[in-house]
This record gives sequence, C-alpha cells and structure tokens, in this order.
Amino acid sequence: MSDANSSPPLPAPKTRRGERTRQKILNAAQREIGSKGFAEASISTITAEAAVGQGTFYLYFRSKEDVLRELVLRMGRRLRRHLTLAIADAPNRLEAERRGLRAFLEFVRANTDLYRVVAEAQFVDPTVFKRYYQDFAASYRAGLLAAEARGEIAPGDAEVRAWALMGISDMVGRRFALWDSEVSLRKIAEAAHALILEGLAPRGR
Amino acid sequence: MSDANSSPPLPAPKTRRGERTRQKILNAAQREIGSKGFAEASISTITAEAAVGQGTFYLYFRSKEDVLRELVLRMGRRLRRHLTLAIADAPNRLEAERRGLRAFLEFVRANTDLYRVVAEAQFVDPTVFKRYYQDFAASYRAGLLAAEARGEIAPGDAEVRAWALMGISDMVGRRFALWDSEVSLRKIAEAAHALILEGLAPRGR
DNA sequence: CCGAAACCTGAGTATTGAGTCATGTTTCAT
DNA sequence: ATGAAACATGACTCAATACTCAGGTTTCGG
Repeated sequence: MSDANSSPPLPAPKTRRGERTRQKILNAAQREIGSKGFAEASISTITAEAAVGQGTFYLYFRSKEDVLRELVLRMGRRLRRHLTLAIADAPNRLEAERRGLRAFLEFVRANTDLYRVVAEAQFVDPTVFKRYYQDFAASYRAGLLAAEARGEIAPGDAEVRAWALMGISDMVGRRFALWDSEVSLRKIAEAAHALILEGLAPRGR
Repeated sequence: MSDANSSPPLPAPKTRRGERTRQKILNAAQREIGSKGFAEASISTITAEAAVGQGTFYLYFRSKEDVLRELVLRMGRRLRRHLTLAIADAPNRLEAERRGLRAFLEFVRANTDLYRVVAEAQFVDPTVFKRYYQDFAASYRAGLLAAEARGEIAPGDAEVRAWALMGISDMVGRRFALWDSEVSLRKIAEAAHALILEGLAPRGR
C-alpha cells in the first residue's frame, strides 16, 4: 500500500447512467474526505451518502486511494481553470500576479474540502501530490520567464521564484482563507502582493 | 476521534529507566511515522523497533495520536532552537532573514522525518498543527515589527508578511530540501532571499 | 421489442491492528 | 536488605471496515 499509483485505470462508464453514478460517488467522496479526512472517511459512508450500494463503488474505483487520486486531478483542473480565467486579460505580469493571488484566495475559501483533499494526497499518494505542484510550478515558471524577457519583472531565478510564490499563496491561503473565514481577502491579497512587488528592503536611501 | 486533544497528559516517568524507555519509544515513533506515515505506522512496529513490549507503549502514551502530538512539540522546540542560534548575532533583520532561511533549509534536509511528522499532524490533530504555525508566526511578526520600527525594513502588514515568509520557507523547503537532496541550499536560499529583499518589480525606471 | 452488455446490490468474508490485563521484574528510598 | 511503587510484558480481545461475489435490474442499439 505504501505509495504506488500502479495498474491501468478502470474503464470509463459506457452509459449516461454510469457516468452519473460515478459523479455521485466522486461528489460524496469529496464531501466526506474533505470534512472528515481520508482515514476517517469510509467507503460505506461515501456510498451511503451517494445513495448507491457498497459494491457500486468498486465498479468505478479500485480503492479509497484511487478515488482520492481522481479528486486531486479534478481539483487541479478546476483551480487551473479558475486562475486562467482570472488572469486572462491582465495587462502585464505584475497585474496577473495580483489578480491570480486574489483569485486563489477566493477559490480556497469557496472550496475548503478540495483544498484538504489535495493535502491528504501528500501521504496517500506522494506521486500525484508532487505532480500537482510540479504542474503548477512549471506553468508559473514559464509565465515568469516570459515576463522577464518582456522586461515586466526584474531578472531572477524563475524556478525558485515559482515555488516561493506558490508557497506564499499556499500558506497565506491556509491562514486567511481556510482558518479565518471573516477577514477580507481583498486586503490580504493586497498586502501579500505588496511584498511580492517590492520586497522587504526599505526604499530610497 | 475527529480532532480532540483532550484529557490530562499521562504522568511523567518517575525513574531514570522510565525516562529512557519513553525516549526510545519517541525515537522509534519518529522514524516509523516519519518514513511510513501515520496511517501505516503501527504501534507494534514502533514498540518492536524500540525493543519494548506492546503494552509498554501505553504506559507513556494514551494513543498513536498522543505520540504524534508529542513529536510535533519536540520538532517545534528543536527547530526554534536551531533558528534562534542561526540568527543570534545577525547585524540586522534582513541579514537575519537570509541566515534564517538558509538554516531552515539545512534543518529540513537533515530532519526529513520530523518535517513529515508535522505535516501529518494537520489531519490527526489540527489544533496542535495550527498552534505550531501560529507560534512561529507570532514571533516572526514581532521580529518584523521591531525591525520596521528600527527602519531596517520597509513598512507593511506584519501579520501577512509573517505568513507569506513562512510560506516561502515551507514550499521552497519541500521542493529543494525535501524532494531534492542534491541541489545546493546556499544557492537556493540566496535566490529566495533576493525575492524577499527586492520583490519582482523591475528596478530603476 | 429483444437480448446482450452494462450496471447495481448488500450481506458476508477476511484481515488488521489498537488497546487491555494478569502476571512478572526492576528500582530505590529507607 | 527490603518491600512498595514503578516499570515491563505479549498473548489475547474485539471492533472496524475494505473489498468480494452471486444473483438481480436497467439500458439501449438494432
């Protein structure tokens, strides 16, 4: 059980009914794992919640690990779409950075269960977890390099920057969007963006 | 089981032998949970590894959750000591920031099991996990405020900055110190520090 | 409308491992 | 030296739950 993703994916459902059932299970699993955590969430609770028989689960997923993997992929797709849309017509990279950060925080607050699901994957399947971040990092890095070439940002190590910036979003998101449901994300995003823009060093002299 | 820390701590060992045994168990648990993860680590493996009987475990810890809690506290103490030492005689905050970042990365690479143990606590006992970060954030925040008063850093939101900076360390640490065991941490720390210092905005015009 | 493929079921099996306890050994203050 | 408290043991109990399977129902192209 250790880590392993292994074995070919189960064949996709062939009928409309099958697809609907699969989604019902996926949604129930997201709610269950998102609120109780991977260990506490049981297949029987998930299937009950989805209003299907126990055995039905195994028509679409090989195991509990398997459904978590699928949820991580789903989360990645949704977040990516959300961010792409948010920064689509930003005039430059710095503005894209600001909008992306804000959009990320909003997304976390609106999808607390998905956020937790991804975090659990760290231990259930390190490979998927790593890939999740690496994919974001890769496109982040590309964006930074392009912006640097255009002279929109100061030159610097794009790989390290990409991970550092993801780190900011991740931790600030946890603290202010996940743990704190009151504070204005607009203000938090502005404050964090100010740091990203200018750093800590005192201006002028 | 949900979250709960609850119930008075078990009485400390009264004899030298007892204290030694408790430490043996703690060390074994750290190795086991650190390498296989909380779910996969079993009490029987931990006690076997510590070369004590199964029942001995319950003389010192109420449950598997309990031992994890203790490990998180231990990790916090060790990391705090390490960082305090590293930045002790830095001439100013910016330099302290550079040294602290570097020291953190070194610490992660040298203590991969403890790092993972803390991450697992997120799900096993959210309260301890939160406190772990909140404690670091609080002292980070205080340091930033003092530096701001001294004019060593530009003014800004100390709370957000503290979490953002922790986020950088956390994510950069995961990527370059935990997942990558080859790369020079000196160089990574410098690159990240450059971002923290100056931000992304192009200098001059 | 037919029948074959797809889908669904939930009681039952099999495993796993946390936590207990009755009994035995070591420590250490007096 | 001694006995009471502290420490140690590991076989056993017991609950939990992931996953199976033999037999039923629904779907849908032709």
